[in-house]
Amino acid sequence: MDVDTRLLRYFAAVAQEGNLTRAAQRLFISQPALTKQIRQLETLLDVRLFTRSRAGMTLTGPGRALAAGVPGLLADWDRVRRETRSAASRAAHVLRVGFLASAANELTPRIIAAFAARRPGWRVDMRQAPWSDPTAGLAAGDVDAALLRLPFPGQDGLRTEILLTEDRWVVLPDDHPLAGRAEIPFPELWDEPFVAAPPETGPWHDYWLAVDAREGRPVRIGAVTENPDDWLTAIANGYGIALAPASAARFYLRPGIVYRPVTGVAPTSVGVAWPPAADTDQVVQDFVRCCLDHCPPDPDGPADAP
Amino acid sequence: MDVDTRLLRYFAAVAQEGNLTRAAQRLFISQPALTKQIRQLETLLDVRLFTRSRAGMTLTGPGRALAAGVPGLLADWDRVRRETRSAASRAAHVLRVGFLASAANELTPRIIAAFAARRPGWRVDMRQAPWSDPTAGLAAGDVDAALLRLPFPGQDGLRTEILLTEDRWVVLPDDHPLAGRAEIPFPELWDEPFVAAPPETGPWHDYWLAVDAREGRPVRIGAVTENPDDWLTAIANGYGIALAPASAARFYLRPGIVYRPVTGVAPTSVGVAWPPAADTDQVVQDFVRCCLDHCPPDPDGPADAP
DNA sequence: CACATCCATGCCGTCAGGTTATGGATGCAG
DNA sequence: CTGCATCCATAACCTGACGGCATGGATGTG
Repeated sequence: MDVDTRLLRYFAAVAQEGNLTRAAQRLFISQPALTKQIRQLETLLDVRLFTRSRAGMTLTGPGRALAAGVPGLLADWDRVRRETRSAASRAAHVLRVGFLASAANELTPRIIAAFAARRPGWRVDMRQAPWSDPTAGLAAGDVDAALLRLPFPGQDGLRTEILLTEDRWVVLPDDHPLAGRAEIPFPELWDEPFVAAPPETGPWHDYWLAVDAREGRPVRIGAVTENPDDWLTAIANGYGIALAPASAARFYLRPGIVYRPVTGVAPTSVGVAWPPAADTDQVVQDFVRCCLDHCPPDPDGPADAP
Repeated sequence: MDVDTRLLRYFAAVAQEGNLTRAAQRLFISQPALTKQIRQLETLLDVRLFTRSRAGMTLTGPGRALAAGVPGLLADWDRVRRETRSAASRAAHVLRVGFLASAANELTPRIIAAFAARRPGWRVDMRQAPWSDPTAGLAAGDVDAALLRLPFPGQDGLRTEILLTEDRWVVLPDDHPLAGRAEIPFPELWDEPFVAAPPETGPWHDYWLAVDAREGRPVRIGAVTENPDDWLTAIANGYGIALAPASAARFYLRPGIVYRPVTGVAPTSVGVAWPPAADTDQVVQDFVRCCLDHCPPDPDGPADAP
C-alpha cells in the first residue's frame, strides 16, 4: 500500500480548501488532475474521504481521521530529509550559512576568509534567505548557522551572539520634502506612507515599520515588496519611504533615493545564530568564533560612504 | 520534494540487505529496477546514500541518517492508514472481528446472530488471521475485536475475557501405534516428530508443541505447515503428530487421522479480546457481551462428535 | 432563463517504473 | 592462468500513471 507524499499534499490541500478548483490552483495543477488524484487516493485506501456537493468537498469521518494525521507525516518526512541533507553537507565538509540580504554586509568576506584559514578542508555555502524567514533557514534546519538581524521571532530557541549594532536610517526619494534634512526625528515620519515587507513576515514586518516607536499611531502602507530591488524601486518611484540599517546606505545605493539618519528609533543589530544542538559542534563553533573575531569591522574601512 | 513510500521501502530493503540483488528479490522486482530507484532517490535528495563495491552496497553517513528515520516514517504512515480504515468501518457500521482458525468454532454463528439482534444496523466482518499472528490482527489495529486462543503474546496490552476452556488432544495418523489408545500421557509423545507452525509464529509455535510440558526435552519437528489444511495432510501422511484443541476433533475431521485425549498438558482457552481504547466503545462492548452471553455453548449442542 | 460555480469524464501526450538482455569489475577455484 | 560466480551498471523496450485541454451534468442565483 504505497503512497506518494504528493498525493498526501494534494489531499491536505483539498481538505483544507474544501474546494477542488481552488485547491488545484493552489497546487498549480488542473482541476481534473486533482479530481483524479483524490479519487485514486480513495480507491487506494478503499475509503470515501469526501462528500461531494455543489458546496464543494467536505471531509467524511474517515477523511477527518486521515486529515488529522497527514500534516504530521509530511512534517516528519521533511525533518528526515533535512537531517539527511545535514549529514551530507557535514560529510562533504560544507558549512551551510544562511543570511538575510540586509545582514550580510562588508564583514562577510572577512569571516569566510578567517573560517577558510581555520578549517582548510571546509567550504562555506552562503545561502540568502527571503525576507519571509527572519531565521534565514535556521529554524527550519536548512542551514548550520546564520547571519541575521536581531531581534527575530523564535530567537529564544536558538543561540545568538551580537556582532555589531548600527542605527536605523530612513530611505527617501531624492525629491522628498525631507530629503534635504541632515537628520530626521522619527515622529515626523509617522504619517508618511511606508514601503513594507509582505505581512506574512510577521514581527519582521512590524520591526522595520518601527511600530513600537509610533505610540499607537497607525502605519500607512504605500506599497508591499518582496525583495530589496523592488523595495528600492518602489521608494524611488514615490510609493513611500522606509527604514533601513545605516549600512544599507553603502550597499543599496541607487539614483533617485537618499539615506538620512533618524532619531527616535532603537538601533538594530546583526548577529550570528546557531541551533542549541550545535553547541558541541566544533565546526559551527569555529565559525562563530571567526564571526566574533572579525567584528565589528573597521568602521572607516572599505565602505564608500554617501 | 515528493517521495513514494515504495521508494522508502526499497531504500530500507537495500540498506538492510547491503546487497542490491538480494534486496531486489526480496522486493519482487528486478535488480536493474532497484538500481535505478536507488539512484533516483540519491538524485532526488542530492545525496550519495551508498558506496558501491563488489562487496555490495554500504551506507554512507547521510545514508545512515536516512536509514534511521525511514522505518519510523513507514510505521507512521501505516498507523495513519489503519486509523483511517478504522474510522471508515465505523462509519459504515461494520465491526471487524479477527479470529484464528482454531478459535472460531461452533459458537461463532450464535455470537454473530446475537450481535445482529442487538445492533440491527451493524454488520460483522469476520477475518481469519494466519497462524503467524496470534492476536488475529488486533495488535496491528486491523480489527476492532478478536476471538483467539489464550494465552497469547502481547496479551498484557489488551483486554481479554475467557469464553471457554477445553483440553488439548493429540492428532495422530490412524495407523499410528498409539492410535488405538483411549487416552495418552503426554510424556509418551515426547520423542514423536511433530508437525509445527512456522518458527516465526513465536510463542504460538512453542505453545502447540507444549514445550513447557517437556521438562527440557528437545522437540522433534517432522514438518512445518502454514495452514490447517496442510497441517492435517502432513499428519495423515505420517510426517508427524500434533496437539490440537479438543473441539478440532469435531471441525477438522479427515480420513486417515484420529484425535485422542492427552493427559499432562494444560488445557487451552478461547477468549475475546479488544484494545483498551475500545473500553468505552459501545459497539465493541456489545459484541463482547454477546460473546459472554452465548458461551460456553451447550456442550451437547449441534456438534457431531466423532 | 441565462449564467456562474461546482465536480466528473474523455481523450491524448509524456515520462517514470518495470522487464529482459548484456556488459564491466573483481574475487575464487581448478 | 583461465573459467566461473557475484556484484552493480547500462541499454532497449513496454506499459501505465499523471497531467493538460475541452466538455458535460448538476445546482443555485440574478
